[in-house]
Amino acid sequence: MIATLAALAEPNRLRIVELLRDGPRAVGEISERLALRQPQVSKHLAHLKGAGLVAVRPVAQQRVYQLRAEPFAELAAWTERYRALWAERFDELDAVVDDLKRREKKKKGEPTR
Amino acid sequence: MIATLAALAEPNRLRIVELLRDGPRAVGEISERLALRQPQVSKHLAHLKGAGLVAVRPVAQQRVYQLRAEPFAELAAWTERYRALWAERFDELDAVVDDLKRREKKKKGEPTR
DNA sequence: GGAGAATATGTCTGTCAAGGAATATATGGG
DNA sequence: CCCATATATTCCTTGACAGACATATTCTCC
Repeated sequence: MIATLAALAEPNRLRIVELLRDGPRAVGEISERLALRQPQVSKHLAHLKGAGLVAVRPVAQQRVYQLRAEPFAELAAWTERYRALWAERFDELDAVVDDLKRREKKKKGEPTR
Repeated sequence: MIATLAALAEPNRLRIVELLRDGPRAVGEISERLALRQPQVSKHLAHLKGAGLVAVRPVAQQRVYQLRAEPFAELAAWTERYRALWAERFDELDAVVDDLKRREKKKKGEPTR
């Protein structure tokens, strides 16, 4: 999860992923289309591969990269858990009040930690 | 999008978000529950706020942080665009072949870029 | 208005990652 | 085998950021 997020959190890497969404691409073509220098593309692809976001397949002397489904499925599943957010949001004020009360009672000389 | 991903890509920040999923929390309580030092929590919350992931609400001298729905909705929407990935995946080989052929014809002295 | 609690901010340090340029490694063709 | 193409790897410099610690700010209450 963290690996997936970290891999996607870099602008050029996200552009690469968006491009690969339309289908597999060789390094040179990614470099062309996104106007990035080839070594950078290779490095970003290595990063994406390390995070499990892409798979490689050699074709002659080219390497064709392609998105892997799993991480995106996991990300979708993770995000789903937050769907409740854009629904009811107000019954939780009670919880806050409870928390404050509980913390009030616990008031002791706890170090700042 | 990038801001959202970058904010979530840090382990402790993700833990904070996961905690806030259960409802709003004051800084001190986050610090307690996650065993993080208070200044770090404040900084992470500042980061999350800068990315628009949380909103603050003062309650006495406490600051109660709470998740905002929009970024999560956007993330869910973005992820949805990749749902096609865990479906058909093989008709794209044709596209690759086409690409290779096209690149073959274009073969000229283009700088390495 | 002063004390204490809750939170924010500043400084320092170490680490990590990205971009640039050069170079190494494969791969196919004549 | 040597050359050209495609890609990967290395070295360097620079900037961002997380953690630790100390300190400032803000609020409440007496």
